[in-house]
Amino acid sequence: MHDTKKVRVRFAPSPTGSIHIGNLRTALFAWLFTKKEQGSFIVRIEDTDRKRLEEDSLEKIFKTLKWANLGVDEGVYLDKDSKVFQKGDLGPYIQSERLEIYQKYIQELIEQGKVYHCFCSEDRLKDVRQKQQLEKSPIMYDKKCRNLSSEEVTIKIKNGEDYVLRMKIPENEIVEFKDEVFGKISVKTEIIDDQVLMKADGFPTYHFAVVVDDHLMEISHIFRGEDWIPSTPKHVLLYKFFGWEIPSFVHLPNVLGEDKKKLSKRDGSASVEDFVKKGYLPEALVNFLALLGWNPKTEQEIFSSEELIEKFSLEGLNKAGGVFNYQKLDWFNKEYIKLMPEDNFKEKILEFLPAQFRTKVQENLEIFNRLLPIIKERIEKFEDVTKMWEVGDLEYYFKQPNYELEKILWKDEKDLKQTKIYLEEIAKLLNKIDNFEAEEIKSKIWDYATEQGRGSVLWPMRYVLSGKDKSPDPFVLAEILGKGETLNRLQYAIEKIA
RNA sequence: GGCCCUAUCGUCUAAUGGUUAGGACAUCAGCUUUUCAAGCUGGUAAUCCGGGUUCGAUUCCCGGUAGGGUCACCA
Repeated sequence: MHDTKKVRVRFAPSPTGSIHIGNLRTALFAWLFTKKEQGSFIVRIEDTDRKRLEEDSLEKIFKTLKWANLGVDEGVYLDKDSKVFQKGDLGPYIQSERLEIYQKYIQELIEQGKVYHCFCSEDRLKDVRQKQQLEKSPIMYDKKCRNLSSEEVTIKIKNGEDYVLRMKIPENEIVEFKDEVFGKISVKTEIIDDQVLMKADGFPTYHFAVVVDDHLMEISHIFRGEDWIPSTPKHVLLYKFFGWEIPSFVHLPNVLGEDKKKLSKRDGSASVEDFVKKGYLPEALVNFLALLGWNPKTEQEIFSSEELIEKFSLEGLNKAGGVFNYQKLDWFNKEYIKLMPEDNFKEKILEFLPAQFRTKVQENLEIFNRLLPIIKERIEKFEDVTKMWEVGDLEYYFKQPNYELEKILWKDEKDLKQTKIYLEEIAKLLNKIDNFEAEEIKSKIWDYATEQGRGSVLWPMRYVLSGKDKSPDPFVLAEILGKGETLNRLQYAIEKIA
């Protein structure tokens, strides 16, 4: 049963901060599905909670979408100057601009007797809840105002009492819906709360706004986190109240932290911005996230977004939540770094380098260029280059390192004088090389090293060039430093010994 | 506590009513012409438990257990 209705999926963030990693994954799946089905990917802003609005949220949200390369087809956009604009025939796409619409539809429900006025104060509700908690009975509204007479209601309204509008949940019914991921889910209406649909400030709650908007915007598939499953029956009931067609639900299993609980700020960086800052590539994060909770039924791991779109299907979606594994993300990122063109890589490295190192680089571009492959095989994410700098794994390429003389000696080798002879011989051999490349250098020195004992010769050579216990091999070091500087450092050591 | 959901190596996952239960990350070991990194090769490691159904269940059903989600005038 494949309906021919156009696929329209919305991503509906609330402007209450930056995009969470779980939100991005929801958006990604929604986007992949839309692209696969050649539908529309719509962005709607759900700003009905006036208390939690955050100033620059929209900017952050759209920046993240753009970074992740999820193109928007309809709805809300941000232009270059961060000005909001909207595109599409079924708007407005910002809920706070749709108040009259909600008003109109809630009126319909009032007339049908599907909702009722509730004058209970927040304090009273809190008390009720507290009592229920103590009694370990189900926690829900006690329906105090459900049967107020219309006269009572009129009087209270006249007196200026605040009220909300609650859903009159039918009694003794079973609400059933099909979820594309979890299958059939059914719930008795007894345990469904008389949900508030309109708040005292005249704004709709999420539950009311999504249903109205999704219907009016002709959304075909509702992608959202599995946390929404418990409130879906209320939404289904609303669709029924209005006699509207019920869209497909695609509830996505949660992204979990190491503790197996829903990923949150406590797990360190849960916001996408943090991953950007750390120097993860969007392709890597996207690839990783796509494979968390979905699988293409192949053993392939690396997918371009075109491939993801092509392979994507709802059947591959998993029910169980998945732990966000940073090590695997790092692996993906490394794979994508390997695939990067040299120029892009260089640019990115420059971007992440500490200022003082950037200066050095500009003075020694040749060395830096030769150093790039070394950096490439040693970082997982771009932030790592900062760490390389901090622990001194980069500095020695640009200036004569300081070191303790004894460390020049390889293992049991005791004779500094002998080591000096090795270094002098190395210098002599290097001097004869015109084409100063690692292979060439190696071929000149290798036999000598083998003759004398490899460690005894190569360790000092490497150590003298880097001043570090750990570093790339001496031939590569020499190539990066260049003939002149290599000989300088050899000479420096020889003199130091004498 | 009520309700809902979930359950394969440590992690992400594949598979089938009959397989040596496959792959990836991580881990361990070896190799790779000194150290490190990278690479290569190999190894360790999983069907939550108990009942059914069945010739045969990891797979289907039921129960338990464990974990998670949710119970706002937040989304």
